[in-house]
Amino acid sequence: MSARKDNTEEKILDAATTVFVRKGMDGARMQEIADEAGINKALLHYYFRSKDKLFDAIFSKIIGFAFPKIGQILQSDMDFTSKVEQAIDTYIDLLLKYPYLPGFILKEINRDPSVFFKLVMKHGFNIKPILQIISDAMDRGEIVCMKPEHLVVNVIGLCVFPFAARPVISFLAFNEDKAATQAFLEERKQEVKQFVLRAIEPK
Amino acid sequence: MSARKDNTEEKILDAATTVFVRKGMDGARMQEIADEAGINKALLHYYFRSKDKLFDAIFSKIIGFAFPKIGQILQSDMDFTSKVEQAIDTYIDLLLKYPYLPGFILKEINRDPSVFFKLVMKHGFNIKPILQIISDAMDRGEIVCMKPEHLVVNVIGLCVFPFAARPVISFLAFNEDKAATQAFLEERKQEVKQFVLRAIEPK
DNA sequence: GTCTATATTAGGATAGAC
DNA sequence: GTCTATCCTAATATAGAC
Repeated sequence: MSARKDNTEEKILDAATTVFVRKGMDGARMQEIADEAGINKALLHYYFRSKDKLFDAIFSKIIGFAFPKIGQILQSDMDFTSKVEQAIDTYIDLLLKYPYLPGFILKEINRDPSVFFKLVMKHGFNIKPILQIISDAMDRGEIVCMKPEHLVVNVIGLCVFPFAARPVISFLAFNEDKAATQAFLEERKQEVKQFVLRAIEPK
Repeated sequence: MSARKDNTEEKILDAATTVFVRKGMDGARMQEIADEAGINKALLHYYFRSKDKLFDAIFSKIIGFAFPKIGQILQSDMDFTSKVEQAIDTYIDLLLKYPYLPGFILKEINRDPSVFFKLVMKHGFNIKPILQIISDAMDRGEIVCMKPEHLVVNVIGLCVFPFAARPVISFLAFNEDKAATQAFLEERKQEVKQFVLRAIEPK
């Protein structure tokens, strides 16, 4: 998510991101983060006073990074279906790069929603404009009518769910074959686009 | 999930289910389970030697309960689209009854996939027959052609995701209005059916 | 079978030397 | 800023009385 590991603070943030995303707040251990960063526990507390504060820093970074993506694309002036296609491409590319994000975000959101709420407000994320763009496309007859909220949930769910459920899919459908699972997830870009476009195509 | 609370073991199982589903393995506390069951910690260890063993019992029960549902419906002899409709109805009804299941299962699956793998094998759950039924429907031209795995993932994702992401949806779309969020989730039955049927309808 | 009391360990946090 | 050593609390687990 971030790059340079020159100074200690960056090393800690990178290490904490890795460990928190893998284990979640409850499962993560300060010792493990220190090991991952190549330093000792005391230094973690020197930079970030507590595990809570360190977690907040990481979670905030991730929410600010993952949530605005879709909204950005929908602001452009393409026709609506092209926007949808591009949003799906962009989002699944993001997930292919950070496949543990969905599991992590869903876990933390359910653990303590209030933490998430504060972050959304802090980052000023707003879903209203997105819903409006969808309503307008429906009014113009570009796509079938439905509650815009459902369309948003459908598209995001189709993108996100396979990544959150990856271990299940890998085991049940591909006998834990890593390459086959990866190929399946990459196919999702085409698959979700086709599925959604068929579903929203006006009669 | 289970009913009678006559004997202590049942009380413990019910309490542990409640707490584990709400907090997950990492977040759950034996004290909290004891409180919920109206007994003390020592008795937990008397019935189930360790937290791990108690968790295994709960998780096993839940996997055996939630996973076979969809497969059962697809075995009947309706036309394929009717089966899909009934599967969606049944599954979302289940989720409306146990809305915390998706978050819990996804969390635990990502925490330690091997635990989940063992349980799937123990319960003998198999996805092959489901994929075969879908392939057959495609061969008969009842629905569009696509990889059956993608269709399964799409349908399950559309059903499950809104429940796993409920706090997000509740906050972003409904200002945390409980009733509005609940109504939205109930609408999913109609919504998902329509969405999927449009997407798989042959041209 | 159920309790109280206690042991044990793990893990977050701090003190203090360098 | 970084380390070693240590503290302190929370949490799992056990001993032993009833």
